[in-house]
Amino acid sequence: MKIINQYDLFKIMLEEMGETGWWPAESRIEIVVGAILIQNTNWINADRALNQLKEATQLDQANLLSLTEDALQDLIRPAGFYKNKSKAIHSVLTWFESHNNNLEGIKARYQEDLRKELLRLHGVGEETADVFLLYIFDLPVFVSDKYAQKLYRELGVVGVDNYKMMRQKVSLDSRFTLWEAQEFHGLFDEFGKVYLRGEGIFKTSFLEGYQLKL
DNA sequence: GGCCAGGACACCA
DNA sequence: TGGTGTCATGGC
Repeated sequence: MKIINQYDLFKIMLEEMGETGWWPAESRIEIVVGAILIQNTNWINADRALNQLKEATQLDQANLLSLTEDALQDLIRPAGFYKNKSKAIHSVLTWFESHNNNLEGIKARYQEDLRKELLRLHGVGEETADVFLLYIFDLPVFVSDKYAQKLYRELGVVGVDNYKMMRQKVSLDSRFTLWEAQEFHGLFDEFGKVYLRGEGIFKTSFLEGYQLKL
């Protein structure tokens, strides 16, 4: 059993799997919309919804906000939970617009409270808030999603049974650059898709035999 | 056919 | 504050 730390884990995964390029999107709005559409949904369905939205609006903010609720729901229907998600998309885009889409201004205004502010938005919970911090606001945070929870449990970490528990326990030390933090999350999800399908937890993988020490 | 996928929220004690 | 039911589609 080899003991490793988080940064070791990151290096091993990066070495084995290569760069993921996460978050895969061409624009800030695509990340925002994609992060909402993917909630508890497989990527095929979320991507289908995203593509329909792209065709209809080019993911232009004004176009998106000018859609009626019914029209928006209809476009994103394949992603499921379309009533909730249409509200979420609308509330988040409206919030950005109310700040003139000035990301630096938003960061400066809320600083340490930015996460709390994001959590107030309808449809933005713990995970989506952290995804926004990491990929929209360029803050190197750890995203404690289900794949991360499963993997860390497999690596011998206890007390990571849900998002809040894990977030309280796990954070990135200063060695992680922004790019590395973004890749780290990408690697978790890519890893999860391959090795953590369903409840068949952890098929044999290159991470067998490691124990993670936080 | 039932299960599941990169959650979030309302409701309740 | 924490636990439970609900929201929904499409692939396997």
